[in-house]
Amino acid sequence: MATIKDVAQRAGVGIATVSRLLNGTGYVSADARRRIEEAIEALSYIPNERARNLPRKKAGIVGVIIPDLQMPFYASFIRQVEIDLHEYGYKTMVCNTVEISDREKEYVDMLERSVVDGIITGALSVDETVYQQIDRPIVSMDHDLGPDIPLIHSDHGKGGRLAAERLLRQGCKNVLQIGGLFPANTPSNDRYLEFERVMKERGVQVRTLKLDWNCMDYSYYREIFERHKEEIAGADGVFASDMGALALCHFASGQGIRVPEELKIIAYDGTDMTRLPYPVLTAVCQDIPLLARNCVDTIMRLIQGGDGIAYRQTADVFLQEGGTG
Amino acid sequence: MATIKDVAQRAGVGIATVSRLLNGTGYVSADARRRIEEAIEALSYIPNERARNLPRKKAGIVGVIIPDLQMPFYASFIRQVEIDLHEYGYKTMVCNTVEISDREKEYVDMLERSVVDGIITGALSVDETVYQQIDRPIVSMDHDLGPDIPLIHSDHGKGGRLAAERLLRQGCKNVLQIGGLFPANTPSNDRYLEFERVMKERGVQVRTLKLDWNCMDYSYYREIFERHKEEIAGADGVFASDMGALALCHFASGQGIRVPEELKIIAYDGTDMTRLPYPVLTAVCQDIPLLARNCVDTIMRLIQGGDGIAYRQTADVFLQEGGTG
DNA sequence: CTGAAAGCGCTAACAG
DNA sequence: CTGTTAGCGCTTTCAG
Repeated sequence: MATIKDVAQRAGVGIATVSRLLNGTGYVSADARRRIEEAIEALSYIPNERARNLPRKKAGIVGVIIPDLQMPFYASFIRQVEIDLHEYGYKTMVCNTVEISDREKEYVDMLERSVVDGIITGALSVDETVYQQIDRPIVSMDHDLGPDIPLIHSDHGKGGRLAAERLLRQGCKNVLQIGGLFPANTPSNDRYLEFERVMKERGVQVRTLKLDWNCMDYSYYREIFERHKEEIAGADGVFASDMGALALCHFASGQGIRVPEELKIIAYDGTDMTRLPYPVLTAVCQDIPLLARNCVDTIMRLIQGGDGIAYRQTADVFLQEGGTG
Repeated sequence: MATIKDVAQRAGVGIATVSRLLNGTGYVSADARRRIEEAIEALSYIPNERARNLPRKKAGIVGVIIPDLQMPFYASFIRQVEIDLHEYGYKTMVCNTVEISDREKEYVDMLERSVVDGIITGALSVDETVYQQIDRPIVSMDHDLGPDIPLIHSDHGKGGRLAAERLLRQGCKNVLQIGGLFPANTPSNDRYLEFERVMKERGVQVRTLKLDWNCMDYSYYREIFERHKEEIAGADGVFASDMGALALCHFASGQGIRVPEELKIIAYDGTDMTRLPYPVLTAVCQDIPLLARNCVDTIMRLIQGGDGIAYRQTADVFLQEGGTG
């Protein structure tokens, strides 16, 4: 691999002159320019970014930590984050924690080891102090990591409200809520709380089936449903995550329960899978592109040492009209 | 940020001694060790990986290029790749080309710019010469990039055969194949070719609905089905990608066509979504963990300058017993 | 305009 | 065992 030194030598100039030409910083005579360009061409020289970034004290990379890439929500999220970071000229390093806290910790270390310039995290399998102890650019999605770390999340409260109001409007009297509250202090829990609040306010009974929040497994839902057959049979409305809702649709049809006539179902998240059935699932959708953009804009401002960064940014949610609720 | 120099100074030793202790290379007296450790602690020193990797001439990062993270197959693939690379102590940089060839080209450049040590690519929105011109570690999944670049892929031919044989065993006489042949020379096309070959061999008629290979959109399928209603009604067996198969199940039920009694459906890829319905889709599954491992093992051997690397590695596929075919 | 020189933070001989 | 020294490949003053 040719280095800047080789180029300078061949062009008969100093290495600084080559650097100036490469970076468009400072003047370079037409003559020198010509000779350098010839040398670059001849040696097919390509600058080494890593060497370049050492003096610049930057990595040009942002780490993104999420629970599991196999969850459609996070796959879509990272997809957008990667696209947005690219517009800023930054690369994306990914980490699925897959529930292994050691792995999450290791990736967080990458920030202190200067392999990434910042971290966007949507996972929290470690203690939050792991993040709090670091004085470098960090942005959190959906998990409150304290007052020093910008928090970006959907308006989950509104999401719960939208779902509740929809079911009420459809005349539901006995609703079931399926899903898992995060252990930690997480805005996503608001969706459950608000759902319940609105329902109670209107005197409608809400029962909650608590699950492991990260059960990616479809068959897991089937088991749960089987175990709570009566509760489901007794309900006329259900609010569940995308996968739970979809699984329930199938379960209901297996049980001869007609959707939405006898049972209304509203999904939460609104990822692609809600658009698999026809008609599509009625769903409260998170605005993933907006979440991603907020995360990226914020981490970039943090990296560029900007100020006046909003501590908390809430993204709107909306209802996807569908045929199940 | 404290540097190695600060630590050496505070410990009253040379910077090389600190380095030796840090890397466990060479001897360090118990006394020096104690003082250095104290200094590290006091300054809460953390070595800078980027600086470390400059002399080591490595980045510790592998780039993974795929068409779109939103496609479940690729999301699962990267998930595994990330996990496997991590075992080798390598980080994962992702790129969705999202069909923008400039982006793919830019990420390939990262290899020449030394920001990554190698690239695993499952995309090909650029001309293959882009890859061929580079003399650095590259591994390709599913696209033949010439004799110098290791190729890793599923035994798609067997996949086509498994599907064909299954449909034949079920007595299908008039089958439809839905999907898109890649424009380029791609092993995945074998699945169509073999499917057709086996069917023809047994005198069964095969019709093919050619689609854009990258239509991630579910509604796109609905359109296609609507447009080819009669062909579908006339068929008794269909072989399609996961999403196509799932969409067809719904379409069929909307048309009053019973699956599998009147129409057998076999999916290809076998990603999670095939396990959403109950019973699950009958599907030919690619072994994503194996594909990922082969890619990672191979790129690592390439990076470590190993030899005797198989040019072509084929991963077995298997049939997922389901209720649709 | 330009080159020498001093870093960026760390590794790795190589004489002590 | 240990410190000095010379890099890794590039950026960036700062006198010419």
